[in-house]
Amino acid sequence: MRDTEIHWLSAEQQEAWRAFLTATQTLFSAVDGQLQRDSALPHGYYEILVRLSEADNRSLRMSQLAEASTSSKSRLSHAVARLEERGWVERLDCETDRRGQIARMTDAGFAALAAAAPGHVWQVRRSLFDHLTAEQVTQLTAISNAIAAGHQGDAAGVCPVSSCDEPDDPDDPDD
Amino acid sequence: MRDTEIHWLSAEQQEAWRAFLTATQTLFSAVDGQLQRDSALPHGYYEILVRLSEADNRSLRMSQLAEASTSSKSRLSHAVARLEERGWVERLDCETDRRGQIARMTDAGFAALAAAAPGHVWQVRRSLFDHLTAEQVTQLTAISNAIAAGHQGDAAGVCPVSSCDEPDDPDDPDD
DNA sequence: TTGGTGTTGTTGAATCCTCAAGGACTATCA
DNA sequence: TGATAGTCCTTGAGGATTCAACAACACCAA
Repeated sequence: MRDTEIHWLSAEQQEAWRAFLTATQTLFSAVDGQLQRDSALPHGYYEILVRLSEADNRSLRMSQLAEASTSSKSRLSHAVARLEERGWVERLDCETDRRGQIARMTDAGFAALAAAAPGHVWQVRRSLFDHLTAEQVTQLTAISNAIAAGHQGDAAGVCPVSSCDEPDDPDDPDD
Repeated sequence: MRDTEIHWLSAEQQEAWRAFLTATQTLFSAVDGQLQRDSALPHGYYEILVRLSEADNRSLRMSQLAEASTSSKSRLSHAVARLEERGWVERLDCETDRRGQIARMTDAGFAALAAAAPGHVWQVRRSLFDHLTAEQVTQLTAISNAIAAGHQGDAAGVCPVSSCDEPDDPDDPDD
């Protein structure tokens, strides 16, 4: 197809791929389910709120927010529209670039995130970290970074984030 | 919330979680995108076809297929309906249980899977295995299995697969 | 200034997934 | 036998995501 010779995955690779698929599907299903049940919030929306909460002035240009939350511009546009309906985010015009829009998290949005965070963290712990050794956590980080680095420069809708910066506010309702 | 004391993630855990999120999102976006572009097939549908192709007689009861493909019954029902429209799967009545339905892959379905497989495998390799060492592949398998095992007995829509069996046909268009 | 090109963000249609509800059937037990 | 509970699968509605198309603007060069 793209190669003259098709070579399938090795047995180890196939085992890894299938295990990985099962793990991620069950994991995200659980995480998403908890957030949806307890906070009526898809995980993607939660991520958007987290990035906004960490940004200066709790506001970010749409394109930056899209990159930070690993979502396409279209998705972000729809998502922000929903969050705006709930009064959790508001849109402002950008002063320096009239094409631009700035998404700013409201106090109600911050409160909603703060309310959602404990349950979410609990679920992440229960779904992931409770089952891994400290060494495995380190391994998972390295593996994840390797995967993300391998996608650098992939165009398309979803833009990989170049560097994952740490939160500036220790009291932030974070992941 | 569920705990009297909320304890957030450690710095290492948060780093791992964010890296993991970025990695999986970019990875699945790439894998799904390739399949959608080249074969007009969501990855979930591809998985359904793979499980069917591996089953005896290329057929499986809906509930078994749902479990094997890590999808809810509802999702599977919708998906099989779509695949049936394309002539890739057909539904048969179950002889022993009149509630049951059996999904059977047609020759056209098998051909479609065979056509889709090389590009998909190429993408999985490019998105994942090209960036990992052999040791990391082993680690990823162990981590994935630990995560999946931790979700054993989670009720809800998605049922974790208990054991990932190997394919019976080496010529199968597999992952 | 004028064009051409690239960027930014939105919109609507199509598709997929989830959830709640329900119909059909089986199993269990008195 | 009859009642109750449980299983299997489908359906429709509501949301979320993607894709293609588009409008508005910025940038740059002639």
